[in-house]
Parts: sequence; C-alpha cells; structure tokens
Amino acid sequence: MCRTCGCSFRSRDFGNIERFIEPCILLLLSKSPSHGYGLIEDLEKHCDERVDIGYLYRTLRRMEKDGWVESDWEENEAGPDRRTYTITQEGKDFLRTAATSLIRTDKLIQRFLEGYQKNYQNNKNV
Amino acid sequence: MCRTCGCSFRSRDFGNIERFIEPCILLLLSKSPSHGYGLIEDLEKHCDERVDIGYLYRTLRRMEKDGWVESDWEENEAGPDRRTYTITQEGKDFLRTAATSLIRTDKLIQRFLEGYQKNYQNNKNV
DNA sequence: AATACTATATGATATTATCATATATGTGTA
DNA sequence: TACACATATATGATAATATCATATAGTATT
Repeated sequence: MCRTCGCSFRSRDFGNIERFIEPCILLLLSKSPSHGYGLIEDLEKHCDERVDIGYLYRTLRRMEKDGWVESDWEENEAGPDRRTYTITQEGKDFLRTAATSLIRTDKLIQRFLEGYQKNYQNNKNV
Repeated sequence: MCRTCGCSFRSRDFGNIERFIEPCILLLLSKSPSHGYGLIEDLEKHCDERVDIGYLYRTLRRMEKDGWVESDWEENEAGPDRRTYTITQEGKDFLRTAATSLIRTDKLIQRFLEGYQKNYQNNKNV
C-alpha cells in the first residue's frame, strides 16, 4: 500500500529504473569510471528519473562487495573528494548476463502489452 | 548473494516474471476468472516460467486486500475446492496504469540494450 | 495402503527499496 | 563573517518484496 496517501496502489512502480539499476550502472561504468553523484546525474539524463541517492550509494557498495566494481578515492579541488568506481571483469561478465535477461524481460513485456491491447481493442473494458 | 552456491550473482534475476506478476495476473483475470493453481499453469504457458506457488498465493491475497480482485470458494468435484478470483473495476484501473508503466519500462530496457549493443559492436569488451 | 496430482496456506528468513537524516567540502552572496 | 546552496558520501530505521521450506487436505491411480 502506498505510504503517502494510504491508497491501494502499491508504491511499487513497474516503470521505475530502480528495478534495473545494476545493469544501468554497469553500462555507464563500462563507458568510463564514475562516482555516485555523477552516476545519479547520468541516470537522470538517460532515464528521465531521479534515483534515490541513498539507495544508489548502498547499491554501489553492494556491487563492490559482489566484485562487479572497484572503488578508489579521487581528490576533487572543486568540492568534496569522490569515491570513483571502475567496472571489473566480473562486472562485465554480469552485464552480459543481465543484458540477456533483459532481452527476455523485454519479450515478456511486449507479449503482455500485445495481450493487453488486444483485450482493449475487443472492448473488454480493461 | 546467491544462496544456493554462494557466488556473487544475486538471486535477483532481471528476467523473471515475478517482477511483473500483478499486471500479468490481472491481464489473465481480465480474460476470465481463475484460481491460484490455474494461474500458475497459465503463467507458465504464457511466460515459460514456473512461478513460486507460495508467492503467488500470497500475492493474490494481497491483491484482494488492495481491492484489485475478489475471491469466492468454488466447489470442485474433481479435486479440492478452489478459491476463484475475479478482477474488480479497481483492478482494471490498475491494470491500465501498470500497462502505461510497462510501456515506459519497455522503452528504458530498449534504450539500455541499444547502448549495450553499441558498446559491444565497438569492441569494448563488455 | 502408498503414491501422485491438485489445491491452498503460512512460518521463517533473505533481499530489495524507501524515507529521513547526518556529515563535510567548496562556492557564491548578503 | 555568516549564511545559503550545490556537491558528495553515508547510514539508521523501516517497509515491501521474494524465496524456501513445510503443513494440510481432497481425489485419482496403482
């Protein structure tokens, strides 16, 4: 149930990028190393969505524990120092696996949408 | 971390139907009322995947609490009685919302896959 | 009587996601 | 100098989602 207004719509949103955050992060890092705050901005630019910043930082630490990324502190004269993340070989391998999974997800969603639109055209009031 | 073998691959799978289980159930129920065990088989047929049966039952009860479906016991001479679920108007409304979200998700995934394949073609070893 | 299939349900726990808040550096400005 | 603001990382508390195992029971088959 939605915590904000108590309605029956779950806070869970089937369209949010959080559900695919790891592959998206890995894809960005496969282009060039980056840090948490930078990734937030990249994700927003690419996905038109502001990811919860606390969740992103925790996700990055978890991904490091999992061996998909590595991090080092980078000095930053223009502001606070940054923890810069680099993708590892394991991370690249996982990215490939995730891409395969997402191809499958994409097919599932398209199958769903076809079924839905078919019902809609048949005037089934759905 | 994967509980079965302890590897760093999360049990979380970006391709599984559990991530879109509610819209899929609602779509099936919008065609005709059904019961848990029947839905499991339908989902397997449509999505080539066996959903965890305990999870499905709990999801159905949650959806009922949320007002998306209603249930009644139906006598079954050929086996144990069945709890038959029917979609409500609220469920139909949510199905429409979910479809919109999934169109967005589909676009996000395709954008991701385009980016990924572009990297792959450029021989970036990802 | 034992086994298999159908059918629903829940205990225990792990994982994922959200919301709020703490801390600190540098820049601009009142 | 004091303050607000953007950048930057982190974590406490809690809610929501997902997994795995197990319990219970009716009907059919061997």
